Amino acid sequence: MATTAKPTPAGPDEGRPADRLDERDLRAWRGMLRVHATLTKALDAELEAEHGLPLSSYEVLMHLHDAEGQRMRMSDLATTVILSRSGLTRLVDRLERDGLIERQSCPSDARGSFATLTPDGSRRLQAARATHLAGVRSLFLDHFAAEELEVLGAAWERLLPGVAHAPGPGCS
Amino acid sequence: MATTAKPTPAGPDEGRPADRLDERDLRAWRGMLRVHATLTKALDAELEAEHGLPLSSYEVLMHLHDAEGQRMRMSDLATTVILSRSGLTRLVDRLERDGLIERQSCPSDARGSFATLTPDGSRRLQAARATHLAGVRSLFLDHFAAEELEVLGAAWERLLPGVAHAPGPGCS
DNA sequence: TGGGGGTGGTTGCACACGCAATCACACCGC
DNA sequence: GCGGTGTGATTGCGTGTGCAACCACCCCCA
Repeated sequence: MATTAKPTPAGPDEGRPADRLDERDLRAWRGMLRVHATLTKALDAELEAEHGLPLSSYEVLMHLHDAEGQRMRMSDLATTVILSRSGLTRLVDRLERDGLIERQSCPSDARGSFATLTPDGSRRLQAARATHLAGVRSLFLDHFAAEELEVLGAAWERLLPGVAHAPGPGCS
Repeated sequence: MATTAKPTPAGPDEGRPADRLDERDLRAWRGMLRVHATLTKALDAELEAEHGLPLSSYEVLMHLHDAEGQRMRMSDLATTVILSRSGLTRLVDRLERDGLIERQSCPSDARGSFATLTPDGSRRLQAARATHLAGVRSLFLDHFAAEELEVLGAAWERLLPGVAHAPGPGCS
């Protein structure tokens, strides 16, 4: 269609075609959808092939490893890995069944549970980490210049109002 | 490769820590994951609430509408909306059951099917389009400057080697 | 003209996920 | 201390999806 050309620079919104995105917007938006789908699939397949570990499991192990005490509350973990609480419950079930993590009850709040990394889980993570990081770098990071990454990171935070990540120990 | 050379990192990190991403990389990478998850969920909920239409269905209707003859081959449609062929089959089943699209057999290739928009589907799409576009703009596009969108679009294409989108009619 | 390899689409099956209901417990006011 | 309200985690259920097997068909070549 000929209605491209969004003349006004920088300024958000002004005389736009009401019923479709112009070429530039389309590339930026659908590009992200495509990149996300392609990359997560590729990274997942890679991880699964080389370490028998789905991406979602890997992310759980990774965040547990990075957390202090190598443990996190179920809820915090759920939001961190972008999953519903129920979804995380099942995922943790599987990982516990495989011996990679364990549940600990929280002494100061009997409702709560910690997920904690087992030595086995730690080993699996160590093995997989290099693979995943190499994948993220080669498929994503390496395609951007350093300043672009800065800009990108800043932009993402602009889009997401309140996303601080400081779960905190909370439980002695 | 001929891609943009990534200048030496400006940060205080020594080359690259082998086992974790630095803050900048992390923000750029995980930011995208978060933004994607948040936005697709929000857009889907919005569409579902206001028009009773899941995002995936909307995308099918939209691409059909934009295609010439308002019809596409099942396979082309599948790749366009980023779904497996089987996934698309079921999705089209649902949409056909709801009367929004119809299957046409392809006269020149008896294996093939077209999905075509029905008048009902077209109406539903028209109703939903404004909502979705407004959502994409307000949640995503408006947070970037015009040049950023250019850069972003170009970057996405750098990441995805061969992703041209020219389905073509193919069947007279 | 007949067979073999390749392709478009559908189906069987398994599975991961979200939502809503549920349970156990914490916290607060009285 | 004792209910009422809120929260962390789990479970029942429905559903959307991918993979692999499958069928029907096209195309090519002998």
